[in-house]
Amino acid sequence: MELSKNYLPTPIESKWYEHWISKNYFSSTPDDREPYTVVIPPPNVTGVLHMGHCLNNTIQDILIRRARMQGKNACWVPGTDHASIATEAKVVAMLRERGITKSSLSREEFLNYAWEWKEKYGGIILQQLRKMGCSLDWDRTSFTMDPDYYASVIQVFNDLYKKGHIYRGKRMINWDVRAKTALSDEEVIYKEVQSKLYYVNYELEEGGTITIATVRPETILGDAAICVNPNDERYKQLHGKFAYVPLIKRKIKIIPDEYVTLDFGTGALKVTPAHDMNDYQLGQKYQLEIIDTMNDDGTMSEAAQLYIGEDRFEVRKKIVEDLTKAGHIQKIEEYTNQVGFSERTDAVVEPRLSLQWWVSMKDLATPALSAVMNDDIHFHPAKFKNLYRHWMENIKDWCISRQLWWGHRIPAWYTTDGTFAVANNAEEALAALKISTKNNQLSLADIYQDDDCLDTWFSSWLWPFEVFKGLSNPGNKEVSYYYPTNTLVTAPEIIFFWVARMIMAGYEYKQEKPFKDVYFTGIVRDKQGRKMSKSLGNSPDLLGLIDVYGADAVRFGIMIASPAGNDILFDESALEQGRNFNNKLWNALKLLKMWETRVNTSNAIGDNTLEVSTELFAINWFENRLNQVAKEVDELLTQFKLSEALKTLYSLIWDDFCSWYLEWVKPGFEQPIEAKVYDKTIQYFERLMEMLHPFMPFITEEIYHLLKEQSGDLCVKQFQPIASPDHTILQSGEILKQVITALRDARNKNQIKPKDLIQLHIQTLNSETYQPIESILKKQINAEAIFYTNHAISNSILVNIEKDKFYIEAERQLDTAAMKAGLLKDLTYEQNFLASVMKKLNNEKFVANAKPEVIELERKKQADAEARIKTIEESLNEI
RNA sequence: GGGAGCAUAGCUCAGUUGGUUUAGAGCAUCUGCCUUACAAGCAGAGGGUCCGCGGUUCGAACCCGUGUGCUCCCA
Repeated sequence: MELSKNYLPTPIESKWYEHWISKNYFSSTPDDREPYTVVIPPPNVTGVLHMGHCLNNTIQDILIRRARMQGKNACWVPGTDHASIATEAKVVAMLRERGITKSSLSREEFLNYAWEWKEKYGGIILQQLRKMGCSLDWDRTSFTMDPDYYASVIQVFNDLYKKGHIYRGKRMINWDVRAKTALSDEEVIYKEVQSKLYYVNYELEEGGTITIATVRPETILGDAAICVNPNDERYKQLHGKFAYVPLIKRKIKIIPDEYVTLDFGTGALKVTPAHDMNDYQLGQKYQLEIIDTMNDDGTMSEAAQLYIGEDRFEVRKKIVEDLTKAGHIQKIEEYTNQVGFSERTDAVVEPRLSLQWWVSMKDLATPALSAVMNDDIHFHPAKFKNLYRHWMENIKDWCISRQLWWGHRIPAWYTTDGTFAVANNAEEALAALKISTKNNQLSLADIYQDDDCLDTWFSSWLWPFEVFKGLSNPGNKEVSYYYPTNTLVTAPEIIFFWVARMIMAGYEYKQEKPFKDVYFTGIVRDKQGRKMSKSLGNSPDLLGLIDVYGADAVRFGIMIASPAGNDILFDESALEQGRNFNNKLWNALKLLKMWETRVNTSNAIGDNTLEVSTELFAINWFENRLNQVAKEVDELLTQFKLSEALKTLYSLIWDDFCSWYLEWVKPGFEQPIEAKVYDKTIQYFERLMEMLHPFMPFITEEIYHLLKEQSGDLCVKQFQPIASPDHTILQSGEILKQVITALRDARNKNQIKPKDLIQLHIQTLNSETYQPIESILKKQINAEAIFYTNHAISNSILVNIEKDKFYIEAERQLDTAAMKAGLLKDLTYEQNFLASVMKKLNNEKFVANAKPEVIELERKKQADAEARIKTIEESLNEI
């Protein structure tokens, strides 16, 4: 078969993915094997694949494929998150394009559009994951708003409410006065705005005035206090005294608090708890009255006493006029500040107090904290434990209501007077309300359900068990088998939003941790270290990259650059490296296919003669090297050092296999290759593909099948056991490499052309070290012949390696001076090194205190250095 | 404002409880090669005040203190 010049990934990748799917390799059902379970962090149903997903899912796929090849029952569960904020925003935008406003629709109408949208565009990302080669069990695809899942979320709300963990409480939220809805922080856009800073005099109870500065004079009517810095000399005598709110003459206290900055405005701050986030905090601290002077449409309320029903910005103009008339305005300055605007309506966002639903976290957090601290759940890297502890020890209550329609509707029903009941459905609620209101006449028509939805995280915290219906069908076979899951792979930025809460839910509802290990990936940034974002336009088109480089190369590129827990700076050159690696593998395959046509099956090399043959040395060395690295890689993977494991494999394949081993066993031009060498080489290549498969599944499967007729697929092949390597042969290999490199370097430095043949003379006491590798050596340094000598060879290039001397005879004229200079440089290095060793050994305290093996090592260093110095000195004399 | 983390070659990072040669790798750079698998390649090389200062120790990239710079989370 003719193989293409370069590896062409696209057709091969789709071919194998379809094949794996047709063989059902990724679907898992409980059996006798040990399970290995991973639940995908569900991407937003609206999402499209970006670099973060690519990193995250590549890692999960590596873990899952490795587990599968280790003989475990690997189960990777896919799914999506309904993502209330993001999805609702998309649907609203889609409707707007069609000229429909959300406010013109009923809840049911809106949700119909939303579902329609979800069915049409949702879950594209799951298709994209197939392109990446992710071995997900597609039969298990879940969605956080699937009927069973939905019911479980409602059940959890009811349960926590019954247990007293859920309550209603006030909270300052971002209010969009135009849409009459609350906004999440993400939906507020801050813009720099040219404003005015008004200096307003407040009359003091005891006479005189105090001046405050404000950009929002219309909120004066809601003032509850004036605050000054306790260290501010100007106001020390006023602490605890009273002032009057202008125009309405309400009496308010002057309180000292560190919060106020001395050099802003006048150093005196008006406190309006109902209309400013920070003021609200101050109000809580000093138990100030909360006077809400605004209606939900941004007009003034009854509580304002003045301007009732007029718009806030009209009132700003009017109140300034009135204050000026009354002599309260001292001055007006130009001022630039940040003002929040609604992403949806562009209205200025109004901080507003509202009643929200909360989960009290203290009790839930306790088992979740200790599980991580005592390593029942392992964090990788462990440095995130500190962060986790700090957060869990200072945990704040969780506001779970969101003013949205797309999501799980809060299961609380109200009567017109505001009495409410939490229940699983309206009928239950009605029954409860009949009792609490003592009104038996109450009907379903008299009660209404809370309009708000639950925070998305309130559903995704159930993910690890509810994908197995652990709550909707408790104790079922699947959840008992797969739960707790093995590894969660996620970004550190959602350690609190999601990871911590899953742990809490796990202990609360399964009395068991949700996962054993958590692997935190980094954040993918661009070359300049900026976070990837739509607005910067710096997120590459992932599918485009896969088309250009192939999924294997993309997987390689992102993994090679991603140390655990560190951010990764994404650079397309890493993908080039991946593509080049593909080609390297492809070319190695082509070489073997060429050999295949010239295999010498006459078995001319019998086992006896093989003992000294160089081919035997090469295959023996590589077999041991393979085992050595297999063990290293296995350990690295066990420690979740995936990037390092890949680097190690890359080097094993590129350097040890291609650059050294294949060159060592390569037959001469058009010469046959011994069957034994050929078979071994195929076997090694197979083994390398096996080790690399979890990282680069497509090309490894392809090469595996091209190497020879196979009975099964690599995807489900079981790893071969790792034999322990023989260190003697490994060391011989290292010496051989060292000699080859040093001699090539000498050739280079002496400008001997690659094609020029040389004669090599070795002066050594251990010629048996070099005899088995002579022909490799000859090939690798382009020597015509190798001789052993017991004296210096005149007119030759001298290379010292440890205690042995190598003389290169070539036609080229020698540069003795340069050679001498080189030797002197080596000598200085060795002498300095010896001096540093001797400094330690001559130090009595070192000899007295250091561990015996450390001293022993230093003595060995001394002996080695002395031997090398002796060799160099002899050489210098010989020149 | 509160907290966490990071600082090692031009870049991205390793560096195991302090001793494993006066610190390693990949990428980039430089030199020489179109050598019959591979120029998307081969062979070789150069490159570091381990952020500054102080301390502990026989011994510090590693431990402690301090300063500086950067990043993230929460408010």
